[in-house]
Amino acid sequence: MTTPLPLSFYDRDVVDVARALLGQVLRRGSIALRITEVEAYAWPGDTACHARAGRTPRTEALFGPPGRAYVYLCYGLHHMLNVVTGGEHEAAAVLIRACEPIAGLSLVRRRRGGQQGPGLLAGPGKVGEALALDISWTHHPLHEPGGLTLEPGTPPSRVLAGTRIGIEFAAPRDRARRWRFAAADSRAVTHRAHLRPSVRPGARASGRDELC
DNA sequence: CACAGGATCGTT
DNA sequence: ACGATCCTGTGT
Repeated sequence: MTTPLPLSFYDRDVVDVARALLGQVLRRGSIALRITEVEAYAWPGDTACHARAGRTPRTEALFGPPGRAYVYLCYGLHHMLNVVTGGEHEAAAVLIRACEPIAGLSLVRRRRGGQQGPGLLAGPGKVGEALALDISWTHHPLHEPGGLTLEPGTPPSRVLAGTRIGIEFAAPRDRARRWRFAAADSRAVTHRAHLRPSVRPGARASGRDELC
C-alpha cells in the first residue's frame, strides 16, 4: 500500500507542480498510470485557462483548495483530468495529457477499445477514458487514500517543454507560453516534434516567464 | 429559453 | 480536414 503525495506537493506555483507531476503515478483501483505529459493553466494572466471568465459554478474547483481533481467534458465527448494547485487567490491547474500504464493494462486496453502501443494513453481524452472519469470526480481529493489518488513515482531524468495544444482561441502571449512538459524517456507523448529540452527554472525566480 | 463554442479523437 | 456530442456561459 503506497502513501499518496502530500497536500504540500500541490500548494506551490502551478508550473512547478506541472514539472513535478511527470513520473508520478495516478491510481484508481487496479489501474496505475505513470504521468508522461502535462500542461499548466492559471488565472489571472492566462486567457487559455477555463477560469478566464472569472469565478463560475463550473470553475469553482479551480479556485482551490489544491490537491483536488477538476474534470470537465470536452467537445461533449472527452473527460479531461486536471490537478488543482495553488491557493484561493488564483485559479490554477495542471492538465494530465498523457500516461503510460504500470498496472491494470488489460482493463485499460478494454476501455480504450483494444488499442495498444505508445499511443494507448497519449492524449488527455484517452487518460479520462482509461480511468473511466466523468465530471462528478471534480473536487475529489487526490492526496487522500481512496477512489482516485496520486502516488510517488519515478521522475524522468530529462524533461521536454513546448507550447500548449488546442488553445488557438487564446491571446498570442498565452499561446507562446511554454507550459507543456513531457518526460523525455517516454514514447507516450503527443506532438513530440514540437517539444525540445526544457530550460530548468534555475537562477530565475520561476519558470513562469519562460516564453517561446 | 436559445444559442455558440470548445484544453479532443478517430477516421477520411 | 471533418464530424461527433453536450455542458457551460452569455444574452434575450
